[in-house]
Amino acid sequence: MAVAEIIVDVPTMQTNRPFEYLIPDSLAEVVVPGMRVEVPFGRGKRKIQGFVMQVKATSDFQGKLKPISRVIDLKPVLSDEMLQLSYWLADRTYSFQISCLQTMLPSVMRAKYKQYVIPLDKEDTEVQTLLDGKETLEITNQLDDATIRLINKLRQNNKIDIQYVVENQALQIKRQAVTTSLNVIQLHEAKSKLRANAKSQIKLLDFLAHHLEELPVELNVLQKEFGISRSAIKTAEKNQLLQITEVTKLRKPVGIDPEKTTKLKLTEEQQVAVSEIGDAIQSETPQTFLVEGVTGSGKTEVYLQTIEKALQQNKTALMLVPEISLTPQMVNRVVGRFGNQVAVLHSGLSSGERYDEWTRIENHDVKVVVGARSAVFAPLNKIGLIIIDEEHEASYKQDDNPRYNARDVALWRAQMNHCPVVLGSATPSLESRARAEKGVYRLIRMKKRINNQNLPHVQIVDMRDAENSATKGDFSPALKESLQTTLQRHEQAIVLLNRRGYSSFMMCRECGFVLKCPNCDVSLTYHKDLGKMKCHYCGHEEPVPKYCPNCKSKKIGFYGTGTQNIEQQLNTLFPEARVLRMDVDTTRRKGSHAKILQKFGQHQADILLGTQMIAKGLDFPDVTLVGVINADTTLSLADFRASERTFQLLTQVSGRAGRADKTGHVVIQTFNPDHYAIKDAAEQDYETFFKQEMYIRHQSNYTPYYFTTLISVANKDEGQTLKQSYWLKKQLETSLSKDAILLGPSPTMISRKQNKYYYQIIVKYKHEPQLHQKLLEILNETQADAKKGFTIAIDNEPQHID
DNA sequence: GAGTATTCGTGG
DNA sequence: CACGAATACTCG
Repeated sequence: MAVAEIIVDVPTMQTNRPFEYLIPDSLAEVVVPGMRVEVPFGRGKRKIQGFVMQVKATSDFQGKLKPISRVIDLKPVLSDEMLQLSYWLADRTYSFQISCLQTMLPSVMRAKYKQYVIPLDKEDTEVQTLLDGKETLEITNQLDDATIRLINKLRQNNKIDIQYVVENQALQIKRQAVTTSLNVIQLHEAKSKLRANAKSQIKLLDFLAHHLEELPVELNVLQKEFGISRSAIKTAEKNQLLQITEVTKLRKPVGIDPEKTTKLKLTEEQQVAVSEIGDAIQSETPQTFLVEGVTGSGKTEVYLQTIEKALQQNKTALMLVPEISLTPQMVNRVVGRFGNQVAVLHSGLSSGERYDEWTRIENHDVKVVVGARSAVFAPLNKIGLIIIDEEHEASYKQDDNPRYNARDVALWRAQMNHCPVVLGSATPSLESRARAEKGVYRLIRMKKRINNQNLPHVQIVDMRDAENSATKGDFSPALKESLQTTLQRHEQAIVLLNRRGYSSFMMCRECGFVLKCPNCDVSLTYHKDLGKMKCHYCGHEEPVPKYCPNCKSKKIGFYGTGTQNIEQQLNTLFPEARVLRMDVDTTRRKGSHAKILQKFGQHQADILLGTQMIAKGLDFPDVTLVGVINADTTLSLADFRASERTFQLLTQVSGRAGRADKTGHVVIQTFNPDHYAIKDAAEQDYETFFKQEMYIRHQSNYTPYYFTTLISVANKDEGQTLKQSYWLKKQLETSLSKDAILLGPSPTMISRKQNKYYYQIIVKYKHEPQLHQKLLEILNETQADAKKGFTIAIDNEPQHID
């Protein structure tokens, strides 16, 4: 009998390797790599899910092999490419292979495990009380201790048995759908009986009458696409105008097709980009292009036309965008061009919808996939082109296991598919731009804005000035005045509050001095629990100063303002202006993000106030003013990417002003008006910024000159955490060369999370062939302590250090 | 992660 | 020493 190598669904270090199973004759030829199967695991009768990695004729295993119980899929759900990718991914991110395999698939394809009590001795009184007249009892973790003990006892006495069930959630996707037993005439009749003000009921009946052929229609489609509320449906159900049923069969959802868009005429720069990338698609060269195009240079049109080239070659295309810019604006442009050949994967989808889209891709029903980070695992075949828009975005990196960077995965897949990758950004990450400098990536620059639009006029307001620091509140006279004129002209304004790094740092309102670590050149953060200022890179700490060490002023204090506060100030300053606030609080509900933007786009408000999320990929023609309340907060973050992030944010948000025929105006309030990140952003001068920042990174031994690995240790007991951290450091020291730089252990910014203490060690290195192996060893050794509440996390090339 | 084998700790 | 509880071990 043939043998299968299987990765089992048990995420531990000890089981992080293939286990061999016999393929029973009944499943010969059926079991192939990439398939999910159910296998017995352990001494008991436990059954779990596993992935077939390989099939071979014989086994070297000395013991007795168990047979595969059954197959879960009829055809593989992971291609050879994906299986190979999982090895690379697990290795690179130091995560379990099973976790990697699972992240490549929609979440509903994860197995769900259930246990049931099966009575053996139905006469036993204890068994009878346990089951309470029922055939079986599901064992959940909600059962109380006494019941669990009883179950264990009865099992030992052979009075009951436990049945293990592996459920495949994917096949069980049931959705509520609406159908009606009425015909068109009856519907009209019902409609005429309604009161005239029962608007939603009328709308609902109209919908039913017009879509009788397509019924049943899923409830969520009705809600999302047609804005019919759940309560309206419930009311109609009560009045027997419609019925709610469950559907398993997936119907192509009745959607609103966006307007068809056609190819735009390209500028000379765009033309060059399209043809160069097109050549690479044609010649199947896995070349990476870095398209550095200023805001408004028309990158999107370049993406669309290169995708078209890939499709012409009978290939597929994958396009990644940051989650936040998966706005209807962007999606409609792609869907408008390529219609139903496009699958869109975004966080707004329910797990079932996500699975549907995945199935469409898997079945080759679509040729283009647009989506956020995880879409990089889309099961596309014959990829001809991969695009990563806003490639500098930190959100391409997943911040829990597996900590992968979609950009790296994309490059890997490109190699495998012999296709080019296009990294697009107005403000490329330092790493990417440096690689372009070295010739690893091909640099394509697009310097001109379409229609030769003017760059916005940028005004930097020095908040240290007497005039500005004397005013109460956060608005300088200059910003107030600009807002006033904008409102008078009935134009719109965006006010950005840079609230990243809300945790307090100290700054002098007199001279702009920020309290920094003497060793690390990052700002010190206030640790409430210690009542001290601390550097979370090296652990240096000092007392909270009473005077500014620079100018002896008493005006030194903690810095950080909230959006609500700013909103109040705006309301007081401009009582007649309509203000829309967009932050984590107002966008918690699904879809509210898009709603706010839509409202603003329809000019139902005058001022859009928000945090970073308003800076991305939006195009509002009536916006002529962008005000940045506090440009410094990201700058003072204790993170080596602080300047880069500040520059990116300011450049992006400035690009939002005056995109149409009107010239924009940007006001940036700052305590560091001379900082290069702010000055260069004002000039929209990426290249100058790049040179300066590279110099700084070189001086301080950071990316892209050094690789970085972040190791964090967590434990409920702080002393133990420290002990473990120092042990870890010692371990690392033994296997690192003199050139490597070890920092820490130091507490993380929030040193205690959920009653666990976090410490971290940073390794900066250029070439450490032993490091990888050593880290794997450390993981292996420490895994045993995981049950005691110890956790070690390794982050390869972290996006932020906190 | 979970079942089972093993050791540990406590009361007799 | 007996027993239940905590801990260690292993899974094909």
